Amino acid sequence: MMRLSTKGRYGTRLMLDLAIHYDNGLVLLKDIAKRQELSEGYLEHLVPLLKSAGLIISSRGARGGYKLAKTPSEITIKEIVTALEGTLSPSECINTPSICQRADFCITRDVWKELEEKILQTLESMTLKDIVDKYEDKIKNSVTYNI
Amino acid sequence: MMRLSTKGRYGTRLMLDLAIHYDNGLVLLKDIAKRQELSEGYLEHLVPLLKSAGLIISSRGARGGYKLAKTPSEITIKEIVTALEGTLSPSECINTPSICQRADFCITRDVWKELEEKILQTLESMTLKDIVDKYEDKIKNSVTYNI
DNA sequence: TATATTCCCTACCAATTTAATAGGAATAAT
DNA sequence: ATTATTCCTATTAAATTGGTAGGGAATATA
Repeated sequence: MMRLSTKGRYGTRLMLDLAIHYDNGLVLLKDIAKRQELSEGYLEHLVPLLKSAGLIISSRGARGGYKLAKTPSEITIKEIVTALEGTLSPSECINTPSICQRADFCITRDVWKELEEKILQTLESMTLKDIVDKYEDKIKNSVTYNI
Repeated sequence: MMRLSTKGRYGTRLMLDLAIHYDNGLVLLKDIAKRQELSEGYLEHLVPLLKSAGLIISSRGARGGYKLAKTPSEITIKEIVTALEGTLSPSECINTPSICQRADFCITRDVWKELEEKILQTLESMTLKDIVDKYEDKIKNSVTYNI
């Protein structure tokens, strides 16, 4: 169904939570899970993907936790989602033409290729900072209206 | 994995095959399956989706077959893919906010919403005619080079 | 009218993917 | 030594995907 899996969606929320608390030092996964109402056990599976992509840094043991490896304005949603999902290709043949003999002359392959490029462009244009800023505006305006 | 299912991909090939043979009257599903190297039985499942979306017209019985309901320049890939996949939302909460209590203030929902819009824009800008024209150019140039 | 051809419909199924849970090992601070 | 935390591996239930199978319904043609 062309849906992002929970890896991509939950992992992005994890990263945005880290961005929101960027100035508070190390953040516990337990706290992220609580705030985002996600299973801590499941988030544990996403962490290695984000770490090996160089997006977060961890510290083990008591007083340990996670933090972003770069500032929120230096991390794009594209980096996050590709780290988590592996690829955003609508069709596997874009990255691995060898899986299909017809790849060279497939009439639809260029369509999916162009679509993938647009998806990557869109996500590359969004940084964690952009999203957090918009989110904080939204919250602020909502409070104002509700007085 | 954010991948289009075979419904979307095979169904688009079916439609492009009909576009290529637009001037030849009714086309047999058997022939489409043969040319595209797809299972006829599986394509049969896609046909009702394309029919009820008003994209193809069928005729039963001997000498029956399928044809496009409009000219190739009047049919966009967006129409085709949404007919087949139902929606192109990266997240279900875009179309059905009620599935998630957090939808109203979710920090990522706007991200997925913007992504969906870009995907739809991209696919809406491509008609069957565009793709067929590009394809025929590609074939022609390739033959030239191979002499 | 009989027959061949074609689309149409429903049920079923095997393989894969998804979204977790569980249990414990490694590491660091107190 | 104890506690807190990340890290790693195995298992699993449920859902989705990508089909196959078999027959029914409509239509053109002889």
